Amino acid sequence: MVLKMTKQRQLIYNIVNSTPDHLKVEEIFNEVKKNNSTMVFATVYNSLNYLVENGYIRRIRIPGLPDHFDRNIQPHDHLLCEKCGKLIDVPSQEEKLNFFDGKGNYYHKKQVLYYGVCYLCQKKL
Amino acid sequence: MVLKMTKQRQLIYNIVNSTPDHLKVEEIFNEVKKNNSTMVFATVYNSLNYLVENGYIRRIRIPGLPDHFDRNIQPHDHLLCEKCGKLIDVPSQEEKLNFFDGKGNYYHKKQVLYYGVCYLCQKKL
DNA sequence: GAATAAATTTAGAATGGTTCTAAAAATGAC
DNA sequence: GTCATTTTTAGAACCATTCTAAATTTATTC
Repeated sequence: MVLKMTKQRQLIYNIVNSTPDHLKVEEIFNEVKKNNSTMVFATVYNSLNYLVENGYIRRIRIPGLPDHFDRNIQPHDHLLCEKCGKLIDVPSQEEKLNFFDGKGNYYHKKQVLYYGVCYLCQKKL
Repeated sequence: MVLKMTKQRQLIYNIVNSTPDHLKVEEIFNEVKKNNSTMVFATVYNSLNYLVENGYIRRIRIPGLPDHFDRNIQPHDHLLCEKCGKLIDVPSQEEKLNFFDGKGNYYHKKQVLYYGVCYLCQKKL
């Protein structure tokens, strides 16, 4: 399978790749518009799905929040700041699992999410 | 504050409390209808929110899935079976946190979610 | 126990994030 | 260059959940 970098996908990729932040679709779309692109919402979603599926970027899914997209595809966990809502990268405790428990359940992935307050919001307290 | 157990809330509570499974609103609503209740969807949501807020039951939020409700309010983690979609209780690694990292970020909660295949689905393989 | 106030339920509309559909446009293969 | 495939567009649809306003139930006060 050939990876096709269309104009739209390239722009989306550049936007995500231009910041260590974890962008929401809404934020990405705002950047898209700054580039005078006529791109439409569905294309942002399509492109993000394509980029995630092909390993260019990573999708961060947090319950209750819209998806965030991260240029950092290395394994790492996240701290969700409960003041500002931002996601902070933290070193990974995520392990590749491959074991059965006593009941016969099989585990292959562990996902960790921290809740707290980021250092920027700490300063404001 | 007095905890008011209306007929509707009591029925919802009984349904959630009648099984170790983790029920979705849809499943709860189906049970409600079996009881000839005229209860409406919004009331199921209202009641569940009330029961969660007052510590009767626990809400399990998994990204990409509708909320699940669990009668087990003791701390524990979950394994999401990728075959059947069920949630399995697993012993907790969830710790009450209270620390700062080197950058000044504050951590107060850690949430763990496992992905894998439950023992029932294992049997079918 | 009737009158009033407060809380809850109902019914259905609204919301927000995301996906779907069908047509148009762009790209690729022969 | 023609035909087939893929991608983009535009907007509707979807799903889980919340909101709104009216109706009903429950609680409080006299």
